Amino acid sequence: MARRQTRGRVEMRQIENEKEKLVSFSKRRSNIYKKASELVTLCGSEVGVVIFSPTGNSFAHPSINLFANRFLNQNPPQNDGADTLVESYRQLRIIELNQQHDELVNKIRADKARGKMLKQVTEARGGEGWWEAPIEELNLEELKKMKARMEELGQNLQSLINQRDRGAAAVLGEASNQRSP
Amino acid sequence: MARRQTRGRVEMRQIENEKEKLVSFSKRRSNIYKKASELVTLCGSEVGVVIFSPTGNSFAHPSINLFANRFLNQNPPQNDGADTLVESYRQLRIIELNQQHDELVNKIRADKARGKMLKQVTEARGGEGWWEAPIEELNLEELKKMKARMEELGQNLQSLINQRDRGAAAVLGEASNQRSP
DNA sequence: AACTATTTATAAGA
DNA sequence: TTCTTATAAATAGTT
Repeated sequence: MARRQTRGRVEMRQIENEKEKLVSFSKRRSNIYKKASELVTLCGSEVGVVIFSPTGNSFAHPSINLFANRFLNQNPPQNDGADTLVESYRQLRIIELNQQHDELVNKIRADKARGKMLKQVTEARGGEGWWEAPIEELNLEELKKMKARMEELGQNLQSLINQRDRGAAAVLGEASNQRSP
Repeated sequence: MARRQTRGRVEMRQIENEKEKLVSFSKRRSNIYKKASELVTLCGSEVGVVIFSPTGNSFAHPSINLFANRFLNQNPPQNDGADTLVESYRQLRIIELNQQHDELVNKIRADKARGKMLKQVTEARGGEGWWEAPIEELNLEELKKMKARMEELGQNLQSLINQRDRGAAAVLGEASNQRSP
């Protein structure tokens, strides 16, 4: 029964053992969110936190005052479990994205949901198909415009996807999972 | 000298006393940053934190290592306006994109940086140009594939933009401001 | 700002 | 993953 001596504290350097690293990550991430949440509640400040998992893509929560005012005070904690927090943030995120979603739904309908989307892209570079032009020759402004249009396109598509899937909740749920990465 | 009994914990609601609130804010903010830093060090993850003071115009820093290394010391704080909230989230988004930057630089070079990108999209629906097909008829899977390819496209473009602009550095630098409330 | 009683957070171990 | 526990850190109130 050799006691490993170091509990509650560890040397501050990269954890070598992958398993330990992920466990630690999971716990610490959760606690950072909790602390952020507490700061919002106690001090009325606005806090945004974005955390990427060591393996690449985990994510984030913004705890803005919309959240604090509307949500935190309304839903009294049912239990002290950590997953209350997780659930809260998930719902917040859903609220946020739902707002965007509504906007997008209207937008895409106004666009008649097709055709126009490509046009948006092609118009980034006059009438010429941008993909036909050597992309190396596009200047910075053109690239930025194109990027902006790509994002619009992506959002439009996402909107459609959400409409058909009702996937918003599901997708968001995955994203806000506290599963180890 | 009556002992006030509650130390180390307090009821989780808005602190009324302004002075106490500020003190608590200061301590807690500091600790959240510390925790974020530790997470970066221990787990190699990337973390962004934005905190605004209860009085509205404070501002905080994302502790992303990429970021800490490159930018933290470069751009001195310019303002502390409240509208930095929006700006901050925008910056967080840029951080997201940056995370994939290196990957994308390689990718786009492998793709010879043009032509192929459109092909990626069109191949989402066989040989037929997807924008010519009534988008209402695309099924969910097709939409999702398209979305994925749109994102790739957008990322490729972002990569190019970053290459030409070096603008990411400047923008990220702004985000690393540190001010006290 | 420093101190301290108390509560959390954390890393191991199970 | 979840629980338990020994230890360290964070917190609020105090000085």
